[in-house]
Amino acid sequence: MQYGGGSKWIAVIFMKKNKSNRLSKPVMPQETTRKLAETFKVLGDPTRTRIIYALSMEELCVCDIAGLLGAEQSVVSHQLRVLRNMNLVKYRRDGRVVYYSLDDEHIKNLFDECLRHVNML
Amino acid sequence: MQYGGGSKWIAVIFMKKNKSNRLSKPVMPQETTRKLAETFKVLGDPTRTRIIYALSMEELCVCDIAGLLGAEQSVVSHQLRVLRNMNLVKYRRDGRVVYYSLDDEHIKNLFDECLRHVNML
DNA sequence: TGTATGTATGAACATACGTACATATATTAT
DNA sequence: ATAATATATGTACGTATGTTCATACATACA
Repeated sequence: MQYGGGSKWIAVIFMKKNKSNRLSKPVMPQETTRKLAETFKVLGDPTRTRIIYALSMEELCVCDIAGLLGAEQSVVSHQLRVLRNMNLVKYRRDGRVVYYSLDDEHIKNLFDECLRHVNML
Repeated sequence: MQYGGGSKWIAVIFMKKNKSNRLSKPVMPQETTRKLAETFKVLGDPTRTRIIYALSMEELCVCDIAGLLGAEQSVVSHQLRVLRNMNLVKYRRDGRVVYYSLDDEHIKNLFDECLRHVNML
């Protein structure tokens, strides 16, 4: 701890800080941080990022996504499952074609906010 | 491509879609998507998420962050470097203590938006 | 019923990544 | 100058992760 263990006075200060809810208890419930991190992690893969972005434009089927990304169908399918499991995308089946779209509008906002950060908006 | 290769008519349709800027060119510059994904990935680790969240409250030195997270100093230091490299945090030195804080306000917005998604706000 | 098409999934592999441990650097105090 | 404290960094290691290839499943069509 900062300057801790130097003298008794310092030790007292350290204890005060501990009691003042700064150093003793974690800033945020670990459960919440875990979910946050998990969501960010899912968005943190180039393939998935591009899929999400494509879906932010329009509903698309798996093969169209693969075409857009120039990726193999199996890659897209695998990653769509990841996005599905995180409730980031939803899907509907029409015959043998499965159409995917974004699950809620928060993701688009996330993207825009992140774009602002990387100075691309 | 969807229903492609069936007949010449279908092939024509496919070519039209290709020219209409839907299937031919990628939805977003790969450079931009790469940066986006990189940023999300950096936020997608529980340790870094907790660091960012702590810093969203107040400026903190390395040892205080380590105390808050119950993590080793070296772990925090390593992850702070990652955050530094992505321009997510900035720092200032005061004696032998280095204080870290968020680099811009977009990150807080990112967090809030993500919290809304995981239904915690 | 059999074939073709669209999608999902399993296994294997290479690689990326987070952490722990040791150690180096920087600054302050004695 | 030496010791102590705060931080940074290098290495090693176990694990997680994305992709590839093969294959299974589901639906439409002949």
